[in-house]
Amino acid sequence: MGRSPCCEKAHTNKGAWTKEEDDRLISYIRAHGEGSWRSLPKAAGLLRCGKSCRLRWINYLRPDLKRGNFTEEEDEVIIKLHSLLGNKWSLIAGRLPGRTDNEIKNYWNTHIRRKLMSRGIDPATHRPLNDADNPAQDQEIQPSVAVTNTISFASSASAAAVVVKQEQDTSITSKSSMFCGVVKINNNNNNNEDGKGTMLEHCPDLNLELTISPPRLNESDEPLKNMERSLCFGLKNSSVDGNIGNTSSGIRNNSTGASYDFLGLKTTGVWDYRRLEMK
DNA sequence: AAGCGCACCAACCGCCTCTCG
DNA sequence: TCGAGAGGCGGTTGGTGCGCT
Repeated sequence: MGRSPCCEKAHTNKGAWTKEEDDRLISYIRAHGEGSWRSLPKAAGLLRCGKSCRLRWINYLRPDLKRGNFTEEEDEVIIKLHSLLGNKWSLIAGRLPGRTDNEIKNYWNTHIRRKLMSRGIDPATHRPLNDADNPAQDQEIQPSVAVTNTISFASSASAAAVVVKQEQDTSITSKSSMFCGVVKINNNNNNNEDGKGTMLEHCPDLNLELTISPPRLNESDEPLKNMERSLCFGLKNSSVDGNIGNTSSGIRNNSTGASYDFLGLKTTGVWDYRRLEMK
């Protein structure tokens, strides 16, 4: 037995929304608020699927939507976040007030992919396009044991400073505008003789299990301590709190009153990224 | 002016996760 | 603990507009 349809398809309109349908939906939500999407069409007198109503509202009718072209700054934020989160469009949208996941997804596929390609960067991996020719290099920054990468974000006005730490006493630090560039690997167990670690022109591979969690300092991390004290896992935007807090990514709301930046973005409060895992 | 191809984006579809009884 | 219903997400599709020939 298959899944029951979300609505009675035989009596629902499909395709583009008319002005009258938009007006009905807007006035109903103004009067009754969002939610109960399945029962909304009937209550609002719309011959639409509840999902369709929700999508129309979220992606087009919501009053707080920002229409118009994406700015350079928004572009860079999307690229940064995509390099960290992958195709988690709703999470990315949560960092861009007034933008929807659908809009960002479309924008990514039509503009940013091409933009990255023109820069010689693979939009899927955020690595140089010719990197695929040399998979052996990937091995260098992949630990040979299964570990959980812990990623911390440092506040920065100019660029995201990202620290990737791994269990097994291996740490990787990366500081670049796109989480891509010079990566320094300090392996306490297997350092170079000069103790400077291995410098690679690479992006760390985040395709494995990804965890974002509070920084955990080792004694060997002394140079990082000052910076990490100011680290934040802050994500707060009053317009998206509920959205993010309800995602399935394990992000929990934090009621602290401090104000932090996330990836160099000004925010007005805090989201606790204690755990954010991608499998 | 007509035809064609391409880019853009709104909307749909199916699956997954969460919530609640 | 389990199952059903509802909400949410990401991938994909299809309509439309625009530029080029």
